[in-house]
Amino acid sequence: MVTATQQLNDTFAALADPTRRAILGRLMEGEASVAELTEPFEMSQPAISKHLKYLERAGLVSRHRDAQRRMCRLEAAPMAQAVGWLEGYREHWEANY
Amino acid sequence: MVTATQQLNDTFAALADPTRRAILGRLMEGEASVAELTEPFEMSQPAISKHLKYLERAGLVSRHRDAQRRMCRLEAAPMAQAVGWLEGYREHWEANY
DNA sequence: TCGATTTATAACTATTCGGCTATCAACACC
DNA sequence: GGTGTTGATAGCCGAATAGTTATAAATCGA
Repeated sequence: MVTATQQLNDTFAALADPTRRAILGRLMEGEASVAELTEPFEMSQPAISKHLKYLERAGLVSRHRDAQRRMCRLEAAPMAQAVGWLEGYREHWEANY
Repeated sequence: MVTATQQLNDTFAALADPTRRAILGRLMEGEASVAELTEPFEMSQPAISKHLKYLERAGLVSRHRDAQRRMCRLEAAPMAQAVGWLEGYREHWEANY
């Protein structure tokens, strides 16, 4: 079982890296293979695979096979939980002058 | 200068730790000294000081002196930016079932 | 001024992160 | 079945995290 606390830990940690946020941005346009996700970055393919592992651990990305390729899909649900947590603070950032 | 990217990195990283989220929760009730923030945790005072440093780096906490004490105050503004970024994905998590 | 309180800092350790290169596994296509 | 493509895994490295204890600095109160 994965607690809500652990889920928030993993989600926020996944979002803390700019490469991972860029990957999520790319996945907004639709599914992509690992090779397609690697292309825009000056970074090795294994490095991107590692980033995908963190995104998958947080539940932000799911994967399925397509022949040799592993297609990656955006799963935004954990973001809803993160926003839910943050919303508890809304009155504090709106209270400001 | 601090870029928006760097700000998001620091904010999400700060929020990724449950101790730091608990500290922010305590600060919703109002200002608190470092000693008061340390009390609920089974953790040394220097450990809490370090957590406060990350929160301060993200701009989520500010501090001012009160005699020997350093009072900590919640600064929720960076959360608004984080929510702003997350909102770009709202349609994706609402589309799903 | 002395002692107590509060907090930060230094130094150390173990673990995780973010990158690399090298290599292995799975699949498609002759 | 051999070859090429795609992606994962292993092992390495340096930097950052998350904790510790010990100590220094700042302030208050007597």
